[in-house]
Amino acid sequence: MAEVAQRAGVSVSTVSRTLRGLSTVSDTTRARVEAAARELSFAITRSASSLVTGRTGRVAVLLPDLESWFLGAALSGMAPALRDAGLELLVYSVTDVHERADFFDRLPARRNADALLVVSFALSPTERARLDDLGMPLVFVSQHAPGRPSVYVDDEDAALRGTRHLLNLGHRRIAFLQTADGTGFTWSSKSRLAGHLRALTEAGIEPDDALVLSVPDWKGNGMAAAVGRLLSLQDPPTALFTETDDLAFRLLAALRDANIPVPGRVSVMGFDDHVMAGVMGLTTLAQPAVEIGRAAVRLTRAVIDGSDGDHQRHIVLPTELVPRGTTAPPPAPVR
Amino acid sequence: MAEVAQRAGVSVSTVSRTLRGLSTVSDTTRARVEAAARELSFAITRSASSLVTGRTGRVAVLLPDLESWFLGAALSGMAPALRDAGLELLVYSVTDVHERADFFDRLPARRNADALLVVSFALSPTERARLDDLGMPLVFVSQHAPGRPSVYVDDEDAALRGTRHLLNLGHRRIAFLQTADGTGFTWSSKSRLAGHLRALTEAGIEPDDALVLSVPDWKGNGMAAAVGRLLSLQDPPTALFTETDDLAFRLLAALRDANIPVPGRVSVMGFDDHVMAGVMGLTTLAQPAVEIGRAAVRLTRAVIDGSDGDHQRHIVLPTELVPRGTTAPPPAPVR
DNA sequence: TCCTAGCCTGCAAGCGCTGTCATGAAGGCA
DNA sequence: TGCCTTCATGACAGCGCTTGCAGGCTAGGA
Repeated sequence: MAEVAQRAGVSVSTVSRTLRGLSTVSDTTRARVEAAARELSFAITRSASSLVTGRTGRVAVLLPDLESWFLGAALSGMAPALRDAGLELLVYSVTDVHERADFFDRLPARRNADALLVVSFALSPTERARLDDLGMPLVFVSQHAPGRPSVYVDDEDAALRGTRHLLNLGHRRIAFLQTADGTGFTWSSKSRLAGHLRALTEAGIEPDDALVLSVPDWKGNGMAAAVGRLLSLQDPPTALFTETDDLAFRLLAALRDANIPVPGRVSVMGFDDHVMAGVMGLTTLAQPAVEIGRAAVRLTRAVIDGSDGDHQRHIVLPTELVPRGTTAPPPAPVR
Repeated sequence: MAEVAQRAGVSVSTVSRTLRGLSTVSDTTRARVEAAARELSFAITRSASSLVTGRTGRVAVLLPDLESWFLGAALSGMAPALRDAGLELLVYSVTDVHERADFFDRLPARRNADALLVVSFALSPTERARLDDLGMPLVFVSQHAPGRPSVYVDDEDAALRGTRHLLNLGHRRIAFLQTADGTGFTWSSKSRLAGHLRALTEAGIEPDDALVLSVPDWKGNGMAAAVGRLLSLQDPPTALFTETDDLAFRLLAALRDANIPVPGRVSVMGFDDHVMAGVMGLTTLAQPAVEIGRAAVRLTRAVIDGSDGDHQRHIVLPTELVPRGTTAPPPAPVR
């Protein structure tokens, strides 16, 4: 900055004021400083400015994973929005128990970011408490946190509409498949299941425990086993609703391998509208992942700027049923 | 830090020395300081330390995208490795032309990271030059940069082996499909095509220009058109080799929609081993995305620590042919 | 012409650390 | 016992910026 000042023939204070767009700089000076800065392709040392302002110009994102489609999409919604806000993106990916313990123990984000976006992260009460005394605004993304700014979709309502869709097609035996989530890492699928069950109840159908399945090892052979179990029931389901598209893809593969026609014999419905859902022709409930990211940044800016009155704001984004080829009326007439 | 010092009854200098693991601290003092730091869950203000050391403890990653499977996987290889190195991960996602111009114009990473990892980014000479006077170590990931530390796979060799596999199955008419890459955004597919053509030549087959296709709008209807064009050739291909798995997935969908059996009528081979390749049963060439990320971090650490003699190091990772269900001998006898 | 009010600009303190240098304590040796 | 060495610790300057304050300059009114 000293260099820029010298080149422009002004003091560093003036350079600083100019670069931050403060109005107390005359037009001619401003022009000269901007020219000098450009010629030297000066970029501010954020460390120095944050030391004095207490603002880092950086936002931290806590993620349970970096490989999932959803998180990638959410991030890609955040990135340009952050850039527009002049904020940088710091990523903390915490995938295993060890990293997790370490993160909450050391809280490395402390003082190194202006806000923490917690994305799809099922927190224990202790962890929640730790974050609270992080001394940093929190924004919860793709999860609802009572009394805290959060961005999410109404999973229960979406699942309700999904199941209704299946009911409207004439299905009466509808199974619900979820991941067996021992680690408690991802956000819970409880609301989706709740919505599903509510739709059944509304339609006067008694939920059957045998039709709610947690699938262990769903990335491996677990899905084949689950399919076998479901279809060998004395009154097998004619439709399968999965907690996520990822699960649905494996399900589709398992059904293909077992030579069970979709939607001829069973219908399949996913949840997410993963990029591949279109390719696979999967009927699903779309959640606007990119928009969730964008909205999260909007909320974050509000929280950082302390434009108060909205601490504790919530943004609920809409989901949409996307009918494609994996759902159809059941093969046998409704009983 | 002052707080910790007071609580431990020592000076800030001692706290600093302790926390950085310098040896000139007595065991008793060390224990006391560590206890105090833990109790206050003190986290260092990196801004302050970087101001004096010139090290930020942060590594920037420049990506053309955040939604692609490959980049997610590479990032998820980097994240734990960086954490182990005590480095934070700063993400610059530059997806459109405007952002791109802005990035290379302002070079926001300057002085805000200890190194820049350039991932899958086809740089213009000007951009390359800009990065060079960024005054920051560069590491090229998933792309080869002569004279610069880089991590990559041998695309040409991999494609060569892929095409050989098809040749061995008896195919003689093999098409190569690539994305129509107007923007020059992603790394070029030149080497993959080169490998493919080399394999053909090796086998004594004259490459046919009509069998090398750039597919515009491949995420939309472009693929259906391309399939139509190829299969209406007077001597249509019996195998299709795509530049990426993503392309192969769309191809598979287009073939399915056109009722063309795979591998009954045509074989399909991808490149990447995308997570979904297993689900789709796609034969492909696996590149170790996660390991690429890890290796990039290894190189980065070496470059930052200036453990010299290895500026200019290259890591070439192996690819592997993964035969699955989309490749088989051609339907008609070899002519 | 002098005074006052604005506008711009520069000066200097200090943000939270690190690293150099100085200091003090403890121990070894003659 | 006295002197020198070694080790552990503290004091302090300064990293590159921001910001409150002071001061200089210009213009307008009396």
